[in-house]
Amino acid sequence: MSRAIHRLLDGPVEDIAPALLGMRLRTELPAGPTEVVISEVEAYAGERDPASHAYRGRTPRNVSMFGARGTLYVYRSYGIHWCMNIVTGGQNDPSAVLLRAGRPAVGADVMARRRGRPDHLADGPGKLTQALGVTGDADGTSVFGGGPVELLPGPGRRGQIVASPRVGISKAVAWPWRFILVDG
DNA sequence: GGCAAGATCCTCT
DNA sequence: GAGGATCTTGCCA
Repeated sequence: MSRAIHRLLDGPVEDIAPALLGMRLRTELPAGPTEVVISEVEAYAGERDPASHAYRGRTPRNVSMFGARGTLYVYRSYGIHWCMNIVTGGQNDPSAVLLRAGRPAVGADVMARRRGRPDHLADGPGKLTQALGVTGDADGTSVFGGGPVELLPGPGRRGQIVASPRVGISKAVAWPWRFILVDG
């Protein structure tokens, strides 16, 4: 099972990103288990992508992007929020997929408590990490088990995948590497 | 050592 | 629809 997921993360990041749509992301923390179905992602192609944090090579912050396939790269955004990526490249290829949004599947009450509101639980990068209880502590851990965040097969992908330009960046803005799962 | 910008979210007008 | 919160990184002096 996890072997199939491992194989799924093999290939060009712009192919892997849409394949992650519909998969589940699970955390099990003292507050209780929480799980979302991934509904929006963006691909970042490491050193060949001007918008990637790894474009200028390895730094103390992005060292996780240079880790093994399936490593989490969690960074602080705007000094307030946490954003979560899954590394797809492996050694010497810091490509990663930014997880932008998900649909709550398990533990919506826990998410609501963490978010401090009952709605808009995980419909943005910062909200997704907050709802799942993911912080910088998860940076560098693996999503293949053993870490605080686990990537699991989805309930089967329903709906349609729509590609559009990425959000919130100022370079290579025209690359249509944002993938959204639209319910059918 | 200082400064500007950033893969965002929330509140107020 | 616009602006503030809040802090880390990376670049330049």
